[in-house]
Parts: sequence; structure tokens; C-alpha cells
Amino acid sequence: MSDSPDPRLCIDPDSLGMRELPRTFFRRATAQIARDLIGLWLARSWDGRWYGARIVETEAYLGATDAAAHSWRGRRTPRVEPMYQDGGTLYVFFVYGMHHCANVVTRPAGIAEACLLRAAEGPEAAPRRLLSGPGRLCSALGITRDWSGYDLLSGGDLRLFRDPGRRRPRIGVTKRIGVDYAGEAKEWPLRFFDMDSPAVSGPARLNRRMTGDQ
DNA sequence: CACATGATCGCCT
DNA sequence: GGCGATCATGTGG
Repeated sequence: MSDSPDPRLCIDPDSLGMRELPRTFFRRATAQIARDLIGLWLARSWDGRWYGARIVETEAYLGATDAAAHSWRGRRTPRVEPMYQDGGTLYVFFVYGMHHCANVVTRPAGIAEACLLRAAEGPEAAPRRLLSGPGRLCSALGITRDWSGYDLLSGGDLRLFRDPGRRRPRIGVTKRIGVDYAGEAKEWPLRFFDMDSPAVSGPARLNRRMTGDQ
């Protein structure tokens, strides 16, 4: 299916354990999930090997009431359909004629909310900016629209799992990036990032405004 | 680092 | 027909 991942993202699945998360994790409040996704790993198997990255930046999109969401006012088209699936589904869309963006769908089936994966860190060998930004993240992992609607909890070739040995990250919170058209919703504090990660995207100015907690 | 611009096409009105 | 949940590149401070 689709594109090949960057070889520098090759990982040893045994050292990470790849402990899967329960379905209930993905049916909770979307903003909480966006926060909790920081520090998790997204991994893909391709040609007999595993490739993965640690998520360091996300955004929550709150569905029908959120002018920045594709499902705003209940819009339901073939493209957006995966957002209406059960939590744990992947939603991928194509923007600006050249980039893909990957989202983890949240809440039970029928409620179209999701978390955009904005940035991740690769293993040591990977350059800092390789996965820094939603388009780059998809490009580096080889994620395209072919994956939209995929169940991340199916034990298949694309998975989300916990990092066994690492302490809880310090989380920064800001408004979302690139949604200036969304009226009041553009100011909502729904972007979450690892304050100690060098791979976070966006203007440094925004990231320095420490709204972090926990 | 900040800001501006062009590339490029699927999706919805 | 118009516009993006973006990025690379170029300019200037």
C-alpha cells in the first residue's frame, strides 16, 4: 500500500515492545487524547521491517461545532467519512495539491472528531526536521490517502503504541496553526506539543509562550 | 529569525 | 471557480 518510509526511521520493534492501547483510549474527549498522544509512537511495517517515530506535536479538531474541522456543521462527504468511524481510525487528507496530513480519529463512531499529527521525532539517525510538520511527517512515513480509514488497532502494518521507558513529557499548549479562516475557533487552545522536543514545528515565538502544564 | 511568495490539485459550492 | 489543517525558497534584519 502506498509509499515507502524513509530508511532512517528504521526501528527495532522488540526494543519498543509495541504495547497497543485499548479502544477506550480513543473514545475519550478529543483534546485530552491530543495531549495524551504526545510521546506515543506511530510505526509502520514495510518490506519486512518496521519504521517509526515518536509523536511530539498534535492538534485537536472538534467536529460539527469547530469551524476549523472538516466535519464542521456535520459535513459528511466521501473524503471525511473516516472521521465518522470509531476512535482509533486513521483519517488522511490531501492539501495544497502536494501534501498529506494524518489524523487519529477520536470518540465513538458517529462523532466526527480527530487529532492531527503535526510532528514527530525519528530515531537518532534521522535529521531533526524530517518529521517536523504534518506534511513532512506523512512524507517520511510514506502515509498517503490510501491509508485513510485504516484501523490503527487492527494489529496490522500501521500502529500506534506506548513508549515503555520514558517519563511523561512537559506539554505546551497554544492555538492551532493555519486555521485563521475559522473565526473564533482559530483562537481555541487545541495545539499540544512536547516542550523539550527539538522537532516541534511552527514559529518559535508561538512555542515559547509557555502555556504548558502537567 | 520574520515574513512573502509560488507550487499544485482534490474537494466542495 | 476558489481555496486550503503546507512547504521550500528567497529576501531582509
